[in-house]
Amino acid sequence: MDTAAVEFRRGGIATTGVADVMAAAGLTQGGFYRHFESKDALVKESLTNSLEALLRTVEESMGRRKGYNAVTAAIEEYLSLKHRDSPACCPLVSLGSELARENRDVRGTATGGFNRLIDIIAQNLPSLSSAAARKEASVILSTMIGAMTVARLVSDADLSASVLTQAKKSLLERVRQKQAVS
Amino acid sequence: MDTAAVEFRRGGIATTGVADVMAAAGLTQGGFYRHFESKDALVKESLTNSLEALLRTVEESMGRRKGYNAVTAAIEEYLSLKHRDSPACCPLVSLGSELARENRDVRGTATGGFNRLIDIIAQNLPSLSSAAARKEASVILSTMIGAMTVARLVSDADLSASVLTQAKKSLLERVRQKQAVS
DNA sequence: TGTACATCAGTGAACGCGCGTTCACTGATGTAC
DNA sequence: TGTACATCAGTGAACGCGCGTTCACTGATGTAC
Repeated sequence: MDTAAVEFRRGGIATTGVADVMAAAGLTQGGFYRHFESKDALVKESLTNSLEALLRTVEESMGRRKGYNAVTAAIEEYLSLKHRDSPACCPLVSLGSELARENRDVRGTATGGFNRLIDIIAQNLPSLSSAAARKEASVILSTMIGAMTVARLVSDADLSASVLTQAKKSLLERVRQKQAVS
Repeated sequence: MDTAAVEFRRGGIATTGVADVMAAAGLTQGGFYRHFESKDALVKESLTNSLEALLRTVEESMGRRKGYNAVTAAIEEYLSLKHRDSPACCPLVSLGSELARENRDVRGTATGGFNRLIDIIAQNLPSLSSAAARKEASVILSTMIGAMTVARLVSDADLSASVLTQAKKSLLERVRQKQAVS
């Protein structure tokens, strides 16, 4: 299951077959349908799994910190080269354009994950009202997801690193200003 | 050719077949190889075509404006519902996660397009040095691409519109501040 | 103007292959007596 | 403790299908004389 979640993020949904996933788990494809009703069902469960892993990673990177320091830590971790190069990269990035074409069920799962990311960030923006914090978190996440998407598709290593660095600088400055206001 | 560029953006690279593209062009699949060496070659040319169309659209939305007003117009056009729902949506968004797994040739094409987008934006940020303007443009584009990616994959229509609106507000405010400095 | 020929975009059927899915079977495990 | 049986995860081969690609053929067009 964890294997499947990683395999889809690494290879893409359409390109990664049931046999690929089973082989990566050290099994043969025949046994697959004892565990899942269809490939679609596996895709949905894998996405749930990936999103939970992402949320856990973000929370871990925040550690014991609270407020702006926590958000800063999450941004730095997310926009790192390590995260960019990880096969377990954020599913909203590694599967982003494919998810837009999935069924409502899968897209609903993705939506739930995005909302929970907003929550985690928004909860750590204490100078803003709840609604304003969610709006702010939405912008921060858009920038993070966009920068990571571009960093992964670009073939120029310097440009890729620069995109991440600039987004990181910009977001850290943005968060610092919100903190100064409070 | 224009048909192919749109078909890939609508259906995805892996999911859209040669026969689909030819059928969309009102032809049968057999004649395909009189025009292209392989599907890969078509993918590359389609991407080039899509990126050029995007650059043209951005420049058109800027119209006769210069500087910050031009950037503002481009942001508003890009982050519109019309652009989100268009089959001819920005290829860095509609193909984003798939492009990350393409060969160097295709990714190089995407990189070229992204660099030209940076140029167009950076040229209209006159208060910044050339290098600083490119860095600023990189952040603006990351936010635009991320917001559009999320807006397209989310299944909640209100959230989708909100993500675009918040990104737009934030970027317009950002550009306004740069303008105030100059 | 009329005829013969070359060119080549487009057709339609076929190819080998890998996909998602199915299924008869195996063999290890746990339970009943 | 030993035997008989049920369960079920996993195997491996097969299925129909759609893919990218190939190819013999058609038929409209343009050129040469």
